[in-house]
Amino acid sequence: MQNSDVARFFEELADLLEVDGANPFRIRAYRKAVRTIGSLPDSIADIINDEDRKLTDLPGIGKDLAAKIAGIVETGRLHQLDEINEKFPPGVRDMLRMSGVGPKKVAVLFNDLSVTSLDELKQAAENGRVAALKGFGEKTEQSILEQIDRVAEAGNRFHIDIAMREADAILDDLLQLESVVQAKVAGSCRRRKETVGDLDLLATSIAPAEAMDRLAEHESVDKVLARGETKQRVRLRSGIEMDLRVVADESYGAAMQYFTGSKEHNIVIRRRAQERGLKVNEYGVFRGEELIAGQTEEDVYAAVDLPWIPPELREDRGEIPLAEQDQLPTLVELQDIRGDLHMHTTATDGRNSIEEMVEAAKARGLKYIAITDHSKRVTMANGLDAERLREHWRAIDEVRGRISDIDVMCGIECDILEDGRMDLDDEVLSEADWVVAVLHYGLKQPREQIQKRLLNAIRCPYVTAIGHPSGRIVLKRPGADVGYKDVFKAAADFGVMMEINAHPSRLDLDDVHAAAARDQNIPIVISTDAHSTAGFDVMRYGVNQARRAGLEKKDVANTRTFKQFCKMLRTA
DNA sequence: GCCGTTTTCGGCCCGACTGTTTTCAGTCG
Repeated sequence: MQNSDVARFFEELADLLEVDGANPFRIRAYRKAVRTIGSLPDSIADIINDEDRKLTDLPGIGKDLAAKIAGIVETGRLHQLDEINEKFPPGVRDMLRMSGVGPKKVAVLFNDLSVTSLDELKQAAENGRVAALKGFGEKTEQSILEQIDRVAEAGNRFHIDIAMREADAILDDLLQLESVVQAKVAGSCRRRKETVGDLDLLATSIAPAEAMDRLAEHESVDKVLARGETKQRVRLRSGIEMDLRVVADESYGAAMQYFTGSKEHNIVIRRRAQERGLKVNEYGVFRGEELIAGQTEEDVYAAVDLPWIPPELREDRGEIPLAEQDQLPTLVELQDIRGDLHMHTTATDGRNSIEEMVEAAKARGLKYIAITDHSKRVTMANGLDAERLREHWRAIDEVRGRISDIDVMCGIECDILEDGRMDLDDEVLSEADWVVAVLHYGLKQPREQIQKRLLNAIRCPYVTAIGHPSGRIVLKRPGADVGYKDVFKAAADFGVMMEINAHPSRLDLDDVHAAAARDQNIPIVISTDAHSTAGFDVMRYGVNQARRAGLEKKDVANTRTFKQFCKMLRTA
């Protein structure tokens, strides 16, 4: 059982308790537990089995929750959840995913209309039975009908790259207005989470209505959902919902801090303010009626005796104590990256030749790269056997002779087979400059087998890094059940690096495990896995993930010069 | 549910906006 599985029990329970009208603070406690478990680098099961550790030492886990967690790990069940599932069928939770429909409304839909699924809700709405309910009306019914197909199909979260592209296009447009002084993205997008549920834009202007009009007319806006004096909510054609807040310049910092979140981070900030006899809201920091800070974020943090905290860290995962002690990391930046150690060419499933990839890498300012096409197991991608690989390396060597100012390594993305063997023999692997070992198949194997495969790869003397360790696809497929603790220990012992795959669909290592790897002094490489020259552009998402993990330049191996980087490679 | 140099009970962040309302509950971030 993975931590995310345990977390899911409490997430489901919290959702259903909310529909049931339970004590909101109890629900909050369950949600906090979901976050705590989700941001835990070690397996919950390991902690339970560890003599020296107690679940109750974890923040937000008391006696009751510790017992429930232990029960889940042991039996695979949570009886409170079984109980409440008797009351509410599984479709009830799906209804909560629609915006404008919260737990109270879901309860009415279920109790008064006996609607138990999105399908049934759709029928009820089409027949006008929803609008007739007390507390509902025409508009609510219409809103449900507009959302229901999309929510049923795709859920309501989006990859960070899509969100950032949408936000940037609209921000550029808003900044065209004379009256708009500043416009930036806030919310989870600014925190660079791997997925976002919606977009928050913040602008300062003396003419809010003008900014809102401009947004409403933007080509990517499908519909205005709500509009007030300072706030407008729209739905984009892509399905993403977006809030625009327009504030006065003197409140910009406070509003930015407020709307960047996370909610959990802000709760701690506001509690600190309370302790100091202050109140923080989106308009500023107040002592009584008096505004004492708010123009910049730095001012807001200073008011509660903290240095400015980078948005990527604002998750209440330990950043506040660090800030208090002035120990915040200096996060790695995109400009720090000098090399890219994972990419493909036309030899397998890439779209560009060796030469095109090398030139494109050079044009982006990279000083060294490793070309890592697939090994033979990946037949779909025309993976290379030993003979073709050697031929490919000769071709790389030939390009290397012609192009200067960039070092090119002869690499391979070598599959770790289902039985734990490497897809290519030691003999050919020993000739490589760089070997990224990866899992592509058998990701659903039990933990022990996944473990065996990864440890075998790490023990293979020619493997230099483990690529996209879990094999997850964001929003689509969960990763393998990786026992990170043992994997990291082995990687540290054998001098194998761990990859953060920068592709927005992978971002694997995730932030939590990247931080755990760093804590074991394992060098991290951030690589694009480019399948075309345009593929290099995703590097920034990998860097974002590293920043969320709190990684500094020194923690990331491919910020080094080529010479320094080579010195970090294990010697077989 | 958790938590405690204001501790074992009584707290637990704060405001905007909508829709369905005759004064505000629900939802959202």
